[in-house]
Amino acid sequence: MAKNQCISISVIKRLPRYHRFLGELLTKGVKRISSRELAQTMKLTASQIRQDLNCFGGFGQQGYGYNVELLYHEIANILGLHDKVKTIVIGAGNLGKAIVNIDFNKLGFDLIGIFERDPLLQGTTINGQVVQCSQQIEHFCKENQVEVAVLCVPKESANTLVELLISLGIKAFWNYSHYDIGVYYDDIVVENVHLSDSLMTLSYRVKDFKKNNEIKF
Amino acid sequence: MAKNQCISISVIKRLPRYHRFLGELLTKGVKRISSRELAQTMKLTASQIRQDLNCFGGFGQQGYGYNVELLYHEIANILGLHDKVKTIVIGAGNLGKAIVNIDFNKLGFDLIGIFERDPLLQGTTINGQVVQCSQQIEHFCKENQVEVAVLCVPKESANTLVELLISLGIKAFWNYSHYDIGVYYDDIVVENVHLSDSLMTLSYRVKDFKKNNEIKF
DNA sequence: TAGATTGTTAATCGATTAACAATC
DNA sequence: TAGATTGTTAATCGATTAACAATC
Repeated sequence: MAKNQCISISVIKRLPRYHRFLGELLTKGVKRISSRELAQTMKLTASQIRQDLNCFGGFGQQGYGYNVELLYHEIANILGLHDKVKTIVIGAGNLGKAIVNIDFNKLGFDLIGIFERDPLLQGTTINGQVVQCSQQIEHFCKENQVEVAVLCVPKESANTLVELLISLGIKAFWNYSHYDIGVYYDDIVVENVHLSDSLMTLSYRVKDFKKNNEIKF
Repeated sequence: MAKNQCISISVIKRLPRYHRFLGELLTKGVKRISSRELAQTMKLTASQIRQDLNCFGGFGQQGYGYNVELLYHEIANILGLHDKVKTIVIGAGNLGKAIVNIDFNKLGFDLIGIFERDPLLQGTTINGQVVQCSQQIEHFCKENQVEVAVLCVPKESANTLVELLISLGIKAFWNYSHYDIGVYYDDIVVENVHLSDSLMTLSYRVKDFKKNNEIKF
């Protein structure tokens, strides 16, 4: 019964969190769970869980609920965690280093190269990978059919770098830079992580929270 | 004409991006901009921009548009970037290091302490701050009226750490750990940054994109 | 004054929640 | 069979877009 027209970005963005909670339940040895119970655990509504899951198929069973292990694997499949795409990281500064330590393989990617402009960092090893010179990017991509680039570079470098990467056929970016790729290019996939945007949002929320609590007390 | 009932989280989350684009325009020397022009630049609709801004007040002028400098500062004020709240970072691993290098001060925070469990990292200096022993957290918070904690620790430590921090009166978290604070505590502010969730979302989108393009060609 | 563009109300669209019949 | 819980349709809610009168 897998339908296809209802998969909005809001639904997709909730899948990793389902995956995480189901993984925990699995570890705890929980065999089955109802949408009601899962909703309580995750602070969602049972309705939303059933709606979300039914975008992809009927994974549950009436009167019983959902099999935790089965659902966990189904979601991993939907997210494509078993299909690895070749990925490079550009920028080996503090952030780049932190990112290279993420377990890309578990998340559906095959990290095959790290590049950095600064000669001092070139040749060092991060998580088993040797940091290469940025000038090697073009050659490396032509040799290796790279599909995804992770951008951990300052905004000023991002501009020309993205132009190069796109010309080399890269169509997907995990973007930590403040360069707004999506504004300049169409028909590519960009997942932005703007840490300072997140921190500014927190700034608003903290101060709003303080204001409201002052009034209350 | 500042209203107050319409400020949804969707609107708040767009403010940092407005701030960023307006900052760029300001640097370029642009004095005024209409919602139509700004919408083109940011790939939004003019309607949305006007709606968003009018949640906070009438910053524009009919027939003219918006004064870039004024709007930039208004948004900074709304986000509370000038009102610094005392903040500590916990965890000085790769990610912690990267995060401590963010300019907290520019984003509305006053970073006053870094803590780490691993003795090897204690005493080292990151961005001018000496890394302290985690056992100092309690004493430090009692002395310094800390309001925000940034969690760059593994999931296993987060549990008891959050319990301690909440007992010390901390009510806001910038959470990089996979511990889901919001599920266990009410009346606190949590801004989550789950890098692996973001990467899984990218996994879905990349593979979905590839699938759609295969069909097309 | 005429032209431009805002602020704001109304219309549309999408996402979440509620309800319930289907079914295990 | 009776009870539980899903899958799915319908109702509600919220967010985005369109339209336009107000006004600089």
